Amino acid sequence: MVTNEVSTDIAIPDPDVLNPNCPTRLVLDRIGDRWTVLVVLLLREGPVRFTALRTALGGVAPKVLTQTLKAMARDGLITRTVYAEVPPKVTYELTELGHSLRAPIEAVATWAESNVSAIMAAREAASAG
Amino acid sequence: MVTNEVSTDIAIPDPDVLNPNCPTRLVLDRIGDRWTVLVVLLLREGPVRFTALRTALGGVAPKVLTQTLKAMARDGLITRTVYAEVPPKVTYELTELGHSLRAPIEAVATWAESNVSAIMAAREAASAG
DNA sequence: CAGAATCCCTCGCGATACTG
DNA sequence: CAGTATCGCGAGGGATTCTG
Repeated sequence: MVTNEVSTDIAIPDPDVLNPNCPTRLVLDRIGDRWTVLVVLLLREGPVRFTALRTALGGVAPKVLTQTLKAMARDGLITRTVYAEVPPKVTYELTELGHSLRAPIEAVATWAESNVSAIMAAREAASAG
Repeated sequence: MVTNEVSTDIAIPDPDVLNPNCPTRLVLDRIGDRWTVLVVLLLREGPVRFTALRTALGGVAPKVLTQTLKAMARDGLITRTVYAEVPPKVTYELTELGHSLRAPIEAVATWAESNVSAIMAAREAASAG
C-alpha cells in the first residue's frame, strides 16, 4: 500500500506472547522479577537451604526471598521441604517443570556473559558520542 | 560438614551472574523490563515503525516505548532510522547483536507457550489446596 | 534457622496533553 | 507521525525487628 522498503504492517509472530490477555505474559512477568532467574540457576545442582540462597543472592531481604520462593512454588517450579529438626531446616528444589526452565534461562545467561562486553562498549560509545 | 543429604554450601554456577557487581545483571535487568523482550520479538522480521510497535504492543504509553527503544539503542540492540519525509517516519531494526539475542529470547518464549498450561494448573491446585 | 510482620520508598509504567 | 513534557500511582523491592 505504501512502499515495500520496510514492513509497515506488523507480522505478529506465531506466538501470542504479544497478546496482553495471553497467560504467556505470566511467564515473562515471573522471569522479569529480580530473583526468580537467579534462584533457578542456584538450584540447578540440587536442593538448597533458605539462608544459603539468601547469602548466595547477595543479601536479599528475607521477605522478598520468601515472596519469590512462594510464587515459584505456587507455579510449580520448585518444591519446599521442611525437615523436622532443631534448628529448623528447609530446602528448596527444582521440580521437573523447574528443571525444564533451566535450558532457556541458561541460554539467556550464557548470552549475557558472552555479550556484556559488547553492550558495555555500545553504552560507552553512546555516552561518548 | 553437617550431613550429605543436600548441598548446604552453594556451588556457585560457573557464571558470575549471581555477582551483583557483575555487569551480567545488566542484561537481566533489561530483559526484566516490560517491553524489551516483546520488541525483540516484533523486530525479528525486519524494521518496524514506532506506531506499528506501539499498536502491536497493545497500547504502551509513548513515553515508555521511547524509553525502551532508547535503552535498547544505547545498548546496541537496535538501530533507529529516520526518513526525511513528511509525515515523519522512523523505523527500528535489530542490530547483529540484537539478532543474536533472539535465540535465547525465543527459547524462553517457546518454553512459556509450552508450559503455561502446567503453570496455570499448578497455580490453581495451589489455591485449591 | 526460616520466615512473618511492619514500615518505607523508589521508580517503572501508565494516561494525558502538547509539539516539530 | 513520532515523539517530548508532566503528573501520578501502585507494586515490587528493601531494611529492620520479632517469633516459632
